[in-house]
Amino acid sequence: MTKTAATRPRKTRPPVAAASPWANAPDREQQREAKRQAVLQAAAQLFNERGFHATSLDDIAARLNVSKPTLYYYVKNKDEILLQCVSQGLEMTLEGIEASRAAGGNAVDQLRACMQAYTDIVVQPFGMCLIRVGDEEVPEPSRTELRRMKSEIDQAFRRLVAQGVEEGSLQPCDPKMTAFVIAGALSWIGRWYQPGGEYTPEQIAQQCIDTLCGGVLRRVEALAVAAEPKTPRRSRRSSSAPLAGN
Amino acid sequence: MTKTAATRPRKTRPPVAAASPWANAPDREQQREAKRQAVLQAAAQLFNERGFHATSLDDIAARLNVSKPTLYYYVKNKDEILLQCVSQGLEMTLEGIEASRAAGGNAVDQLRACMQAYTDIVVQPFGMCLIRVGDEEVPEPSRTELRRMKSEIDQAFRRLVAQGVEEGSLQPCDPKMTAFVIAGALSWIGRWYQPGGEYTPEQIAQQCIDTLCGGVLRRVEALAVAAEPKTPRRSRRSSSAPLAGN
DNA sequence: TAAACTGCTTACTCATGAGTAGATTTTGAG
DNA sequence: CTCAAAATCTACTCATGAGTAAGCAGTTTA
Repeated sequence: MTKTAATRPRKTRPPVAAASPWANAPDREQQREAKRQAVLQAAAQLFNERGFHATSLDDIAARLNVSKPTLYYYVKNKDEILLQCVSQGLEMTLEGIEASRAAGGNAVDQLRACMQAYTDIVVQPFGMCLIRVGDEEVPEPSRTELRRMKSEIDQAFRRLVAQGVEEGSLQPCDPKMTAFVIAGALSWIGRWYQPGGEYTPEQIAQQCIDTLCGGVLRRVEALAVAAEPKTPRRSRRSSSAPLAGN
Repeated sequence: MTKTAATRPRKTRPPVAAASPWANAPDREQQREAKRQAVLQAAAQLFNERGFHATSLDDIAARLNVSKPTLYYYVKNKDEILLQCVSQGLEMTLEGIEASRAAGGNAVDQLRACMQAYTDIVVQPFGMCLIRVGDEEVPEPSRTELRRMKSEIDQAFRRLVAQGVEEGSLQPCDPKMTAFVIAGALSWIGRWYQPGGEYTPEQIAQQCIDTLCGGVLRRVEALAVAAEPKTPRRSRRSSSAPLAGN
């Protein structure tokens, strides 16, 4: 107390020069990141439940059993939270698409894989956020960046569709519109899906993808007649009692 | 001034008993209603542009060149505005469906008509509002009612799909999921459609409906071979130059 | 053990935006 | 021309919610 410690220059962080041998913060950083993720996760869920503007930081803090200022210890502000949530959804999607592409196969295979990946994502918090939150909500510095990423996904879908058409495995079409139809139908899942109710994500993906691929109109079976050689009318599932209640 | 007019009882609206011969307010009421509609219309547009919570009543008032309190002369509060916008979108849809049904034809014809009607609606302000605004935003008294109406539309689609399957004109499927796919793809239009850009609503409807009906996968032509007897690959529209720029 | 930092809290500030009170202008009827 | 109702305005109130200030407890490190 008496010695005012004015001997050393004393800056805010003088010791351990960058990248010191004795790992200064071993998993400290890791813990911090985990908490940060928890904040984003909780936020995403609340945004999905109530919408971005209808969710207050106090709501988010309450769900995590901390106080509002604590959030500011992990994120810059509310807008950044939203941006991060959407970005993560976007990144997951991009990765999914990349993986689908990497898995190889013809354009249809890749497209199917993409649809599957996309479906998986829109039923998760960040993915749901991605499709529920309109770009308008994001203020301008980030909005453009977001739009860019979204467009990238869109382009990927279009390219795949175009390839499929080229390849002859897809119906001739305007790839842009077809990509919109696909993205729309799948994105919409994120609007009605409720975890733990009626359908599992797998069932949803399966059926939606099949419907999109095959179309709703009945055709005189000309393709895929390998299975079920005789199906006069109403197939395996009775149409009056689907997979679940309601 | 001098005569204080205290002879008659004088209530807030004493003269012209209900439905008087000399039409008291001939188009007065009509004008009022027109203004009220203008308020809702402007609000819907702003909600679509910025989202409900991000739109202030001052914004709406400004767009109409009036002051905020004026709005309260026509509507009860902000929530009522939203409710009315969405309700009108809902009502238009219900009417469209009713008309499609009334037009007759088999289930597929009716379903197509419904899809067409729905597409028309989601590119208009109230319809866009309907699909952009989540139910969560609407506070509880009205939310349930809204959900009821939405469910009604959903049921109509499902019923039509089920009929089509019954009829044999639609692919065997779970009508619920198929209805979701259709509604999703078409609703999504309201998220990306920009009036006066790239595609006209007619083109959009046409292509989306065709894609949904026929599916994206190519099939060895077994149906609808009437037109274009010979189309070895890439059809009429070059896939690399769709209908519009971008 | 003391300095310094991490993580978190309570207790604010301050802007925005919904909704209201009450005056004021406009319009139509007599 | 007068008066009342219709329509609109100016000038508030008041709640909510984003973001901040300042400080306190636990922990690390020298």
